[in-house]
Amino acid sequence: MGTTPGSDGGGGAMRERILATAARLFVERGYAATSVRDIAAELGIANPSLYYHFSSKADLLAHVLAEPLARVQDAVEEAEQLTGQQRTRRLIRGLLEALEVHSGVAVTAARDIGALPEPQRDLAQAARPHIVELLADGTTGENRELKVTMAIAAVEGAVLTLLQDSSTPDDFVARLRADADTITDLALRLLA
Amino acid sequence: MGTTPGSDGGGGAMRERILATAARLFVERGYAATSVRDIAAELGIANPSLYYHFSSKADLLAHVLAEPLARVQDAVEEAEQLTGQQRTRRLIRGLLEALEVHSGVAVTAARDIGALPEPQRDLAQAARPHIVELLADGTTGENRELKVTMAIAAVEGAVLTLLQDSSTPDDFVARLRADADTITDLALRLLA
DNA sequence: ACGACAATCTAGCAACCGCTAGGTAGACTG
DNA sequence: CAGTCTACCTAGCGGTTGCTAGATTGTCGT
Repeated sequence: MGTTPGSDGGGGAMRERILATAARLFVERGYAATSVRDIAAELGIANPSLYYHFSSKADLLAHVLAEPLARVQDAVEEAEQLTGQQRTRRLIRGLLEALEVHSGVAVTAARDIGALPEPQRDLAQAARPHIVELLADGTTGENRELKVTMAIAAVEGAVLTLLQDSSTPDDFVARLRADADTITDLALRLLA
Repeated sequence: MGTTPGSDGGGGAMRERILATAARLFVERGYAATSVRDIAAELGIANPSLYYHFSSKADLLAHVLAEPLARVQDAVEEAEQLTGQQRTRRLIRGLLEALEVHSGVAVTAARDIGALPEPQRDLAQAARPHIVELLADGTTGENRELKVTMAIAAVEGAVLTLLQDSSTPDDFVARLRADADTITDLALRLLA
């Protein structure tokens, strides 16, 4: 039936190259505006070769999103066992880690969300309500949901701008790590 | 050669309906993921009819963006003659007005920006550096650019969420106006 | 009643989309 | 050294895209 090699487990240098390139183009142009042929051309291979490693364009997106989403899940699980500002900081750090993996590809999931295939759209949005709830828990005063929404958007916006201003993926990661504490502190201002 | 009727000036009920529908779909699905046929189907007309009113899909986008961008331009020009917090508030209000027009279509310009045709991409981004500069002028302390970036993203994120949660365009406008002051005050927290 | 014109239609083109079929060079294994 | 497997290729199918040509309709002023 399929052509895909034996699921996961290791190896796959080209597989990783494909994922990295796809992630970059999805971020730069959006999912809908990036064709499978674009990705293949960037790698110097023919477009059907991608289908040896991934079963569909949507499958490619799913694998690109998998790691960032796992980071978010980690943060949510750890945050549930914390309270107060510690919990809030852990969640924001989780968000930053997710956005760092694969050069901020999760930003795409947030930006381009209407163009995503439905399963991936659900996947990308699944964690959000929980994060909002946990963050709202540690927020005081009125307009708690608005505060949380703006805090998350502010973090995403900061990362996206950092990404666009960076020359290389390494440069991006370095700058993001350098600014992580500042971004967290600023986000906390919104949640007071 | 052309099919477009006598440029601007008035009339054009269908023209306005097309613009409103296109704006909504561009926001919901993104520019690249919205086809000309989708827009026509939503209006109950055949797709070539759109080409009587607009010369291309990119032209449609340009007209959809025109009014929001004009609001931003207004805000920038007025803000230049103000100082301090008044200037900052005027700019944020201009951003909110731009996002309100045509149901937040400018959010699309920010989100989907990689998928936009180049002239529109440049157009949509042209005002941004100036806004950033003006906002940074009224910001104190360190990390001024980061603060400004996050404030703008927070405002955009608030509007986008409001838009997604609203049932009708009228509902969206009503809720945005109700929350405008709160959003502005929260954005100012980041700029302190 | 009739021509003019605005606004819409049906039909279709060339280009591109995601994806499949079928084949093959080269490395590994018995 | 035959057999198998990986990782790629060329060719192309069916469908969708943005857009155009040309015919047709409804609504005017005269």
